[in-house]
Parts: sequence; structure tokens; C-alpha cells
Amino acid sequence: MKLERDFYERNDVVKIAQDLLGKTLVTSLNGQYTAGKITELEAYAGRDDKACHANDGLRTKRTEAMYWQGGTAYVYLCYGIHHLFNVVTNREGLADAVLIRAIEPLEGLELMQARRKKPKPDKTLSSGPGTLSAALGINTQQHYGLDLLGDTIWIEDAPAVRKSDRVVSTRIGVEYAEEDALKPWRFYLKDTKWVSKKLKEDKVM
DNA sequence: AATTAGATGTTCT
DNA sequence: GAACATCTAATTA
Repeated sequence: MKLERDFYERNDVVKIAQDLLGKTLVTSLNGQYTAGKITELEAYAGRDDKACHANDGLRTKRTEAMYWQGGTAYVYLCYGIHHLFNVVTNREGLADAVLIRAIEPLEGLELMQARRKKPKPDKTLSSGPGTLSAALGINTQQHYGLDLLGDTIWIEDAPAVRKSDRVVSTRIGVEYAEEDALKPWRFYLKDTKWVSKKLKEDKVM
């Protein structure tokens, strides 16, 4: 079952991020179907979070979609090369988003390998925010601001992940955000290899 | 195994 | 011009 608008429009990105862990991210592009289980993600809040692109009401051509209604795709170009996929949450005007950082491939493996030019479906296929987007065929040109309740990109429901199977850490690559860099807003599944960076000791929250 | 360089668009200084 | 929610291949040890 496809996740509905009210799932995304809740007023708590961190809770939504936790709920999104283990769900299935699907893309159907010109009849090409690929799907993967969300194994790692991070929450970004539009207010009181210096790591967020839309912090302090910052509104640019790039961040515009973060202000749209929950259940919108926010795709942006990182380091001029990688297309990072985010799920916009909260109501229109409140710029929260969840960055999907890794997936475990479930369907369309051959297609993902072809897109990534990988002979084998090992963990480098989709364990990282840039690589998963490439594997699923997501890019800024075609998918920026897309509605996730449509039939191009959407998220399928899946059984909730137990707290004890969820690891918490600080977010990756946000050292510039000063005190907000310490926020424990990155989550990943404990028993999966499909994660960009594992902690030495898993922390559960 | 760990570190480094090179790829390069958008945004801000 | 600098920094950036990154990845890969090459280099060093």
C-alpha cells in the first residue's frame, strides 16, 4: 500500500524519518520498475537546524520544493555531480525533509546495475545518497518537486521496524552546522550491510 | 587500510 | 572564489 498524504504531513520530521526506515522506495520510469528497502536516512528541519538548506526561512530556486506539501520530492545536485533524493514532510510552508541515504535493492537489480555500470549487485550499488539515486534513476531535471502520491516515484508501506533494530547517530557531512551537527537525526537498520557508514558500536534510541 | 585528488553546479561571500 | 547533506580511482604505507 502506498503511503498517503497524512503520513507525510505530520509535524515531526524525526518521527517520520524513523517511520520511513524499512519502507520500500519505488520508481517506475517509462515502464522501468525498480524498488528498494530504505535502510538509512537523515532528518532535516526547516527551523532551528543549521544543517538544513532551508534553515531560517532561506528560500531559493533550489530549496523552493522543501516548502511544498508533505509527500513531495526534493532532489538537488550535491557537489555538482550527485543527485540527492529527499522526501518533503510537514504542511505547505514548513520546510522539513528526510534525506534517503541507502537502500537494499529488492526489484529491478539488473536495471540498477546497468544504470550504475556495476557487474555485481554488491553494497556499492546503492549504499549512499548519490549512488541510490543513480540506481533508481532519480535526477534533478525530471524529478524535482514531483508528487510522491503519483505513479512515478512513491513509497510503499512495510511493517514497522523495532526500536532495537534501529541505530542512531549524528548526520554525515554537516560539520559546518555547529551545534546542530550534534543532533542525533541519522537512522539506519542494525542488521543490514546496505549503509554508507556504520558506527563501531551500534547505538539504539 | 587509510588517505588524497579530482570530478563540478548551485549558492553565498 | 569558496564551500557544499559525495563517490571513485589512485596513491601511500
